[in-house]
Amino acid sequence: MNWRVDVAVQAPAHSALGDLLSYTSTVAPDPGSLVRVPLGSREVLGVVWAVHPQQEAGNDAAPAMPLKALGAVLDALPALSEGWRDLVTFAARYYQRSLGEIALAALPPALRDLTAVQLVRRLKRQSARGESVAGSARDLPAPSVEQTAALASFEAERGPFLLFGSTGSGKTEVYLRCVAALLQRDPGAQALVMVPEINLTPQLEARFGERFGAGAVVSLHSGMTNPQRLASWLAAHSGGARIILGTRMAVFASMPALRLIVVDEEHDPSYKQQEGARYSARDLAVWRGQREGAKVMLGSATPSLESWHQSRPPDGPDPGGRYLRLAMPSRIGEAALPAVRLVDMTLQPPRTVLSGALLEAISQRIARGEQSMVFLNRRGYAPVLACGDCGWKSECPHCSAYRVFHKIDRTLRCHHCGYTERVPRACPSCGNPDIAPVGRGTEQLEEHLGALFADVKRPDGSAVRIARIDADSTRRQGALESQLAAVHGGEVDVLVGTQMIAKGHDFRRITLVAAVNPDGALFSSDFRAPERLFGLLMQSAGRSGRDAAYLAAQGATAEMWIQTQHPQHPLFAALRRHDYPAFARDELAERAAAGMPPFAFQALLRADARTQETAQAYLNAASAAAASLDDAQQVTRYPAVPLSIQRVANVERAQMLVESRSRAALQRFLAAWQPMLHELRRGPEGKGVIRWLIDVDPHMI
DNA sequence: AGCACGCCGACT
DNA sequence: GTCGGCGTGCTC
Repeated sequence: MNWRVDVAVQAPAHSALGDLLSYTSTVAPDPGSLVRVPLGSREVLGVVWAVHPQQEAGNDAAPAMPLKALGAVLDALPALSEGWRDLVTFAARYYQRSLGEIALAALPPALRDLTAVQLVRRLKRQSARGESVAGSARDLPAPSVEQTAALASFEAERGPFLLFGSTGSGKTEVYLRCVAALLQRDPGAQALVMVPEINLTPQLEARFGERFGAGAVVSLHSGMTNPQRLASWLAAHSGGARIILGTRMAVFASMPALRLIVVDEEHDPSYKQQEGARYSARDLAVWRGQREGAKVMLGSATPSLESWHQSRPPDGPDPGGRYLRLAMPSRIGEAALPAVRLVDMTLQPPRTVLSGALLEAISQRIARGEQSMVFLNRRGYAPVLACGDCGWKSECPHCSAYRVFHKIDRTLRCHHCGYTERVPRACPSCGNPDIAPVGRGTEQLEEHLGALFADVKRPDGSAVRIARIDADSTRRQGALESQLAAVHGGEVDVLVGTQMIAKGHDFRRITLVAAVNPDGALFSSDFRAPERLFGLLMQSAGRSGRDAAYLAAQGATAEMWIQTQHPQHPLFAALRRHDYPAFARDELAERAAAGMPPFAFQALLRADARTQETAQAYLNAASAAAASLDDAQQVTRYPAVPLSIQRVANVERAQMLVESRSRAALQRFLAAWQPMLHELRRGPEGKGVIRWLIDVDPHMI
């Protein structure tokens, strides 16, 4: 008997290849099997999606294109489950990509170039290692009243759950106990725990390893080497690993006994993939949990407005949410949330970087041997270098952006395309030797603080130590770890950094956190900017005063300082009271009135080309073609516009927003639109278009 | 996405 | 005369 095998292979949706490629075979592999197949001049990895008996020749069908023969079936590995394939299918449909692109991206890269023989050898080595059994909880502090209540609801209800717990309320302990309860009930079960950033996996891995035994826990994120990722993936796929910790990519991990998914800091933008298949790992986690009968727990101190709205109380004025909200408002161990102090920068002398009151507060912390943390979301020394005579600015020749001045190595660096040059000695335009930095970044702030505190002494009489943590200072492998260790070890008095240091790190001796210039987000054209800012400031505030016992012993107080030109802004009023619900209520009211998410559903069509006109012409043609679609009445198509950074690496970028009150209508619209986009690309309107893509539920508009 | 094919500039 | 630039097109 001959078979026709339909296989998913790595091929992007905008290549004109079909979703699945067909091959002939004399054997019928199980759906979900990994196979090697010929594709053009190479042989690639594929996943079997369907198997059909081969039609006998001489049928009435048109003469079919001759199919190539299937290569080796990697049957040493159990086939990927139907649940996994459903997840991939859903993600591919929802985000308008090909099955193969999602499926292959979900597999560890090392698997892609492994022959059947190598795989067998690899599996033998892996199983020889053996896994340790999950340990049990002992000598644990009793859970708080709020934790107990959350755990009880979690056990009793189906979910999905939104764990709304302020920073320091012990969300991680709740996750640990949910996993513990699961494993006690079903020792063969598996749990998936996701965090937004690679940086946060080591400390979480340590905590889970301590509780359940290191052998029960594996990590899955892009910071691992290919062999490490393969080992973790195989441990998850075989069912051997009890707990998978990972970043957004882990949502696609093959886990035969998946019973629980935790999404920590569910509001974090990192869960939305920003290139390739632009999926939201949080949204897929909810879908996957439902499909596979696994409970889903989303956790945050400042939930996304989507999740907040989705978890609105069923007995409230607007029932209909699908998530169950579990609230943990109190900080563990009697520690109060830090007091929020606003500094009105309009009352400061012009060009003030750090107000006198803030400097005084930091000095006092230094004198007491406490640590302070200062945030500025801009790395480098200054965002622009400019000539006062002729008006020259450090524009990037390849992008519509300025190159950032990095004083440390005297370079001008484009943060978009990477183009780097030595700083010129004089203005390249008029020869004026007096070119000056405009604005400030973390490098300059570090230098500035060093000068201001040059005469301030620590309790032991030694000089103040200032450190900086940002993408530049942590480029080297292991640099972040050693810098964090220095902060934990008390070797730093003032830490300067970007939002990199705002997330998750449990600094014990920090009692003051300051945001130097957060105003940009208040009046941004991006409607999500206030939501992000509120989350970031709350999270930053949470870095302060985490050690309640220390604060009590010292009689010290934790503080969050915010320098702003708009102290009356309602966002700050809510922040001052640590009142996320009030902020969310106001923001949701605005979104509802303006018909924005979560009350509407959006997608972007983006096109890149050599010229802006070409990119926009393609989008306009696509919009015109869409008028004939069935769902066109239910979907609003906005005009094509350039991206806020219009040109990157000499590529012009344009986009068009489409929006609907109905998610289903938008989905149908996009699915019907896609073939038109392919066709247009091949026609005259597509001439000169470098690429196009669809971003469903986009974050940056 | 890869990878081959294909037609124009600076080198052994 | 060749090596190689990346534009265009194809892969069951």
